[in-house]
Amino acid sequence: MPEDRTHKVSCSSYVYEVEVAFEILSGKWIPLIVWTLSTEGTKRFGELRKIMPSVTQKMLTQQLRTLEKRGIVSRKVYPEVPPVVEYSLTEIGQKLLPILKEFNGWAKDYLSTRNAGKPSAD
Amino acid sequence: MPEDRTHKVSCSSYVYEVEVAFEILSGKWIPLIVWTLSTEGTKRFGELRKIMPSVTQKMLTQQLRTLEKRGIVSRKVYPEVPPVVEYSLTEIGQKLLPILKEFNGWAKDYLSTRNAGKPSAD
DNA sequence: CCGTATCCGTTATGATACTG
DNA sequence: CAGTATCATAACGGATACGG
Repeated sequence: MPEDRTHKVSCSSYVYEVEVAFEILSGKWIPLIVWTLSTEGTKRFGELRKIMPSVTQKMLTQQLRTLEKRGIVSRKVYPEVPPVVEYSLTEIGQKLLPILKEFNGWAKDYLSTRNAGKPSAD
Repeated sequence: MPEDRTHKVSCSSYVYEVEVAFEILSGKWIPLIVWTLSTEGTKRFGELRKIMPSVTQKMLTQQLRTLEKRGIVSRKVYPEVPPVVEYSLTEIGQKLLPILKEFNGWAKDYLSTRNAGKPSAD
């Protein structure tokens, strides 16, 4: 197994808790995955693949497993053939949504401010 | 120059703006630096070093320059001998504080929840 | 359908020494 | 005081092929 960092978050050294928050949400596709599960609700693996075609299968699996270890995502396996696996946010994971929405709003503000002085392509 | 990614953020491809927000705050020490400048206000380079002794000089310089390029931090140089350089948040950078506070609160909640079922060391 | 294993290039970070 | 340069390594991410 590639054994990603797994960041024993609850044991990591940190000065302010905000660092823990960003550590938990670190990973190239993690914000996108959390946002998707927040706004769309429970999804199967294949559905997530369709929604996020730019994420390779390997990365989607890996980032979901990381989120599971960090306690943000819950994984439910139905022992059928062919297999069915559903992903959803845990309770603490769901509490991220309002904050992510504000962050989203901030980024819109940021982008419009940045492009304000740039008429054409930068 | 090591020429960090510099992520032409305003041109990066993204599906949701929230991804841009996380991209802007990406970097091992960036959340800590932004939080510090948010809560403590304008600081000189040497002061930041004292406040964050775990950050090497190279990394502090690099992450501050990255934040400057991304438009979050403002750098003011006083042409004196010895040199004086002050760092502060830009207007858009200051707007991050309330959101970072919420992340901080969420992380406290997260950490207490995680440690709830773990009496001793993890 | 939902993964894992392997290979391998790129990026991020750190140690250390030196400078206007 | 506030950086730069250089070197070395580790973490991350992507392509591809295979498996229960």
